Amino acid sequence: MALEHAILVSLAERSASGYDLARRFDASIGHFWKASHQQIYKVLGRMEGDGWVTSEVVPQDGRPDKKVYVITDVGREELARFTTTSTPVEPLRSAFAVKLRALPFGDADAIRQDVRVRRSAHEQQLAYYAESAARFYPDPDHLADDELGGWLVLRGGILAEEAGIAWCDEILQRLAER
Amino acid sequence: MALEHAILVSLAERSASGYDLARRFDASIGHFWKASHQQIYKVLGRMEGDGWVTSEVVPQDGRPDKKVYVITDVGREELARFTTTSTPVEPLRSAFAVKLRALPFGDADAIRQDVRVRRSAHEQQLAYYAESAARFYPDPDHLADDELGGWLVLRGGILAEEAGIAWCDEILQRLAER
DNA sequence: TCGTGCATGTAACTTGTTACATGATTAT
DNA sequence: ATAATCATGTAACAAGTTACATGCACGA
Repeated sequence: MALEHAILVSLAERSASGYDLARRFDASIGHFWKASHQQIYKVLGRMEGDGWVTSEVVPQDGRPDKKVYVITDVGREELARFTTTSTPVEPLRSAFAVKLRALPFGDADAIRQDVRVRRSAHEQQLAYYAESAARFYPDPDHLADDELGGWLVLRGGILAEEAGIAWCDEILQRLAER
Repeated sequence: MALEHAILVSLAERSASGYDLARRFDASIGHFWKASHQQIYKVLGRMEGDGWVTSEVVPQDGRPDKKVYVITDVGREELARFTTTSTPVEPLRSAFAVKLRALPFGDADAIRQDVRVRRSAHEQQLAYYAESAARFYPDPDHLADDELGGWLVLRGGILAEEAGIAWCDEILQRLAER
């Protein structure tokens, strides 16, 4: 139920085609909400039916036409309403934790290797977030109103990656003792 | 694709009925993998078809019959194989982050309130994990082989909750400045 | 008698993934 | 030639949620 709202946020920031949105969902927004272009087109159709967005076909030269979606007043109201609903803490669903519990029934070396891979993935993501923070928010103590949300989301990502790395380190230490 | 494996882990630890599993998925395993009883029954059926588990109807008195599921050798092999596959870091999908990005288009007071609720949920969960750790692993420096996985998963939960609390605190501080 | 626990399921629906399809332009 | 980018979709499937259904036992 929240892909709609992620799209509304994105369109409220700037109107876009389904294709544009798909690229945004590969980058900025995609850090906390993934969506494939297929899913985006599907949901956009429903949102247009609900009157949350309108679309206009824009011809281009040397490129296929694009359908640019614009948020409507109804869409803005829906987005405002969404901010007043409570968002339950999303339950974590971790295949990695399942694997840890499977330790006595499986291959400890393979798991150790997987933890290392996982740790470096966290490191990479952290580096990416740090770079984004430095580039887009060079002065985090003086943020404009429309920058605060993005900054806070980035901070959340950074804290999560740091926690992930700390977890991997604990696991590796414990597994090394055996 | 991993509910199967979560069930295999649980059955490898101890045979159980669908109902028993559903309760485990409300507690211990449920901390990192939620599943409804409907979903569990559905998947158990498939797993039996695949030969990963077998079942036996056990009559009880004063209670309905139960169908006890036991992991097979094929199931144990599958579980071991699972530990050798790589588990990609699960992308985070956070409606809460969407809401933060919606800050300029919504109700800051309502969001502030939601953060407070979220923070206390993290606190509660952390307290619960801490209590579980103290009760089930009173001596974490000397863990048996079959305890290590459970301990590490608990540690992951604790680190995640602590990071969640730290995030909420940062958000509240930033929102208070406005 | 009314709710809770025990125990197992089916059916309908929503959400998301994977595979497939089309077709022009531009760069290697 | 061939791959990548732009641009929009359909179809089939997998996974998960919500609602519904049944029925006994036990305690308040």
